Amino acid sequence: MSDGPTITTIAERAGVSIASVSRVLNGLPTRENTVRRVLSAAEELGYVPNSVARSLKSRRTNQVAFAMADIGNPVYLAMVREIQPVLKAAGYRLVLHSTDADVADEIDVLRGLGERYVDGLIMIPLRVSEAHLKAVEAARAPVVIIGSVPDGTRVDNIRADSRTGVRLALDHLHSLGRRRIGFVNGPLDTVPGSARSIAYAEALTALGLPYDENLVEIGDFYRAEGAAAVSRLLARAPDLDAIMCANDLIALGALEVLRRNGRRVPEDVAVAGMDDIDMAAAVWPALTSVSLGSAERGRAAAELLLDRLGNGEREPRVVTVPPRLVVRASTTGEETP
Amino acid sequence: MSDGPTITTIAERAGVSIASVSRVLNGLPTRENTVRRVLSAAEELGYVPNSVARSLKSRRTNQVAFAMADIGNPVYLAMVREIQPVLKAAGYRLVLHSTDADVADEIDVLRGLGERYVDGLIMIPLRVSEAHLKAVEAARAPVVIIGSVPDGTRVDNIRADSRTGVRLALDHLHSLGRRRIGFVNGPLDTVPGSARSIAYAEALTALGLPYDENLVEIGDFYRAEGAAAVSRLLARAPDLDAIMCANDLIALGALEVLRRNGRRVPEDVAVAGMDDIDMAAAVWPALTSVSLGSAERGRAAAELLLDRLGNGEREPRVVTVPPRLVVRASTTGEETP
DNA sequence: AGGATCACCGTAATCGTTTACAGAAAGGCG
DNA sequence: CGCCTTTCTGTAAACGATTACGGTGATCCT
Repeated sequence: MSDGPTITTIAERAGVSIASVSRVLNGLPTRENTVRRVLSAAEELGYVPNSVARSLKSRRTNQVAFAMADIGNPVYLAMVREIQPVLKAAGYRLVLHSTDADVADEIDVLRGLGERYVDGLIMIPLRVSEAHLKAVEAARAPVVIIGSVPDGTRVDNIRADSRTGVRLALDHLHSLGRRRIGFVNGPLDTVPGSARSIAYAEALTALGLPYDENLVEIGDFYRAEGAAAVSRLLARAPDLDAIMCANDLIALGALEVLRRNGRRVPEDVAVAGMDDIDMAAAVWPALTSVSLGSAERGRAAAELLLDRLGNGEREPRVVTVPPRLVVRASTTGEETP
Repeated sequence: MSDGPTITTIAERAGVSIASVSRVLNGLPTRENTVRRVLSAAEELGYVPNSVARSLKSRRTNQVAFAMADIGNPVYLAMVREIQPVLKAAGYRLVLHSTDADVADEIDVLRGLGERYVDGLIMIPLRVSEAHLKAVEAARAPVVIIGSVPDGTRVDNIRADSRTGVRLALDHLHSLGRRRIGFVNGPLDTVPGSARSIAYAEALTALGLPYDENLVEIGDFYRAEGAAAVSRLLARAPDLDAIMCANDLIALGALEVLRRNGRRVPEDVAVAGMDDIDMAAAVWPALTSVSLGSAERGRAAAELLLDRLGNGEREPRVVTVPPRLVVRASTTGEETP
């Protein structure tokens, strides 16, 4: 595993200067003879250009970072799956950061942009603090934030519309005749938690249903915590006929708890989730879910970042991806092929 | 967004040489007074060291690449989730490569090590060709391969033991009284496909059961393809009383097909899978599955790579992670809490 | 006092590339 | 033949850090 050849090695073997080597390798106009000599020397030596040296000179790393709380979350995963090919096609590598939703960690990532190991960053903060906004605006490289930030923040922003999303789901449940619709949410100090909490109350009002706090339970955005919250909810409001879950992991927990309690889904209790993760279609009964366009948001984020990387000084843009209700057996009982 | 400060900027402001700045920032012994001046200049300027320049000189990037076919596959995902924190704790960033199981793409990644943008690589080739082995041995940076490579290949290697794994599952099914045990596999030219095919035949022999080719069907390692294969299998061998699936995605497809066909699981047909993905515990009936230790393999790979990064010239090592049968309702019918 | 020792610091080389600039070779023209 | 273009090539200076080496004072010893 000797040290690999450099343009100097090639220059010596080909009997030309390193400048000529560089020119040939970059396709700049050069005399035919020189081109041949350089190319064959490079070939024989198995030359591969050193990307670190190139980056130092060019000030571009061809790397982009993606920072989310936990790659295990299917929503973030769906985003990575979209982001990766878009970046790859544009010649960028993807550097992954898992922050565990830790604010200090997220700020670290933002400050780390100063190290210039990436050309840009796509980030999904679960909570958005003042510190975040400061760090984002001071960032030394382009940033795209997925998840709403306050209007006026000078950063490219991809938003889901969970307000409309919750509304779609509740309309659907209401149209099926459900009137006692419970709501299981994640922490209220998170971006999605607060948005969906407000949306639930609004949607009830729009439907002319009363807000009953016995119908609301808060856990966390995971299956186990969701299941526990659903258990508590069932105990407090045994007469409910539907459960709106703030995400699909919670909804999966709900299915399990309802089954153990002998409640049939959807005959006794209809269940709806949000995010439309892959698993939603794979369980039985298949889960009715509001797609917030995870894949589209990922792709949009990647494209927005690429656009800015090619065009540094444009105004920040906000892209909102519309939600879409995907109806399956957990509300209608009907098999979806 | 002006160009950030460099040690030169700091040196000017502090009225010292760049060498002194570097020494102070690296904690080398320096006069108290100089230290103060440099640190306060750095502080005022918001200095962040340029990792590219540092890498050029130090010949270390503090990055490690992970290459797999598709991050959407829960098995690879489980590995990433283990690998990431181990690397992070050691100060390495993770660069993700999705190769779509394309051989040319995988070879590209291996050759790309010559660009020196990472210090090492963890790779899971789905098929292992001669070209792979050549490229691995010629690689310009340490490589760890997850998935068996031929004995004697000079590379760190993490193996699952799917032979024993299949054996565990078939023993279990046999002990439950099942005698007509179908097998749904993925492509035979893949590493896991061929290993599991051989293992199935061996296990039958060991149990004294005949090998009936009507009980074997080949599809692919995904849910939809698995479901299709299970349909074909049911048509050809309607009398089967158990199905061994070469991975859990296929098994999930099997559950769906069996349900649509009105076969009860496990009363009519028991189902077992492999990999023990998260989802296996989340569906109903929960899936009995052979854990091949995805998480352990990921962690072992990361640790092996770190070890080699600290200690370049040791002999290649082979680590085999033992399988473990996780029994759930899809074979026993019993609720697992 | 003069030399040796020591702590600290600055100059310059280095990592591997790209690229501005100037020099050299070659061709065209008067 | 001399001069001007044109085309190609080599020298050297970046990029931003680390670090070997030698120089400068100060301190210590005889």
